[in-house]
Amino acid sequence: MRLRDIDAERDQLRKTLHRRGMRMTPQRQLVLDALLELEHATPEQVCQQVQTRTPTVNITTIYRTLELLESLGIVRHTHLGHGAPSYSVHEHGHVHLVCHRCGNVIEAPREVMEELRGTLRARHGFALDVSHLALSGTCRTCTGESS
Amino acid sequence: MRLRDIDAERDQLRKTLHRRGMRMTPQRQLVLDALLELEHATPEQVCQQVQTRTPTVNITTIYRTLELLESLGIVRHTHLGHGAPSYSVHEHGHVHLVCHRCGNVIEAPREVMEELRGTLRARHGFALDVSHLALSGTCRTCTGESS
DNA sequence: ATAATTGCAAACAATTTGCATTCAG
DNA sequence: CTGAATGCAAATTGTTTGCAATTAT
Repeated sequence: MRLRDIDAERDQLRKTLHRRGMRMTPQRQLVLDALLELEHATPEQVCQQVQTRTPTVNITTIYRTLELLESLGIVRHTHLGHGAPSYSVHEHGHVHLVCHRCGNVIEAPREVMEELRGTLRARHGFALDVSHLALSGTCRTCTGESS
Repeated sequence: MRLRDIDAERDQLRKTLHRRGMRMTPQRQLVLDALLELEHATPEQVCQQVQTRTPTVNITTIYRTLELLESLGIVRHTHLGHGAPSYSVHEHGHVHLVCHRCGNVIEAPREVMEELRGTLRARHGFALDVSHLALSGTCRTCTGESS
């Protein structure tokens, strides 16, 4: 991510926070920066990244900040499967395909979901959020190897 | 679920277990029955259901039994979103659409996924498992109400 | 006997909560 | 000063593990 994008994110955050009488703290900036650097990461990973800069930041603050950023619409989280969810700053341009045999994550362009998205909207009035959940199945390698 | 289906399930389980030198215990039968009754449930819910019959059954056993049944291919689990996964005896005939605003779960016929399934197989060699994960988005009601 | 299975308690991981302290306007 | 934000410890939730006691063959 380019520097001016980072600045733009920070600016947006600062303004959004200010509008609500909240503060732009170093911790919040660190979490945002960590997410921009890591692209997507679990709270634990964000914490580690943040702590390379400022080791005193508590994981509680990471959780609180991620929740805050999410409620502000600045980050979102995705369940890639079992375990901790993965947070990221932007909508992913792709859909995650998780192989439940080997755990590998494939990324498919989000366009593969467009037809489904249309169907669900038309038939069920459901606005599919393509990036929130991963799709689960078996990858090419494992299909071949499978018993 | 009809009685003879329950019997069929029990029979299958008994045989599968026997083939591997394992035993058909009351606990295992109780877990299977609970799943058949509840259709799909979290380990916690299964435990409660089982304990209405036999209060001494420990939740550890529930976990172990669910894991066993899953490894035998008799049950499978689905992540409906945050929190505990949901177990069920059969492939669901439907796909779960979870509204992340109100938490409501809509069930769509699995056919809505067929085109996507084909695309993923053709383009990514990925065998989509339709029932393992829920799709996330916003339901009709919440879309209407949304700010 | 002996191998499988269970219950119980303790360990664990991920997350949340209560509260006293710190910090900025 | 006052409310917002943080750090820390403790509580919670969901799940797993070690082990001794029980049970079926």
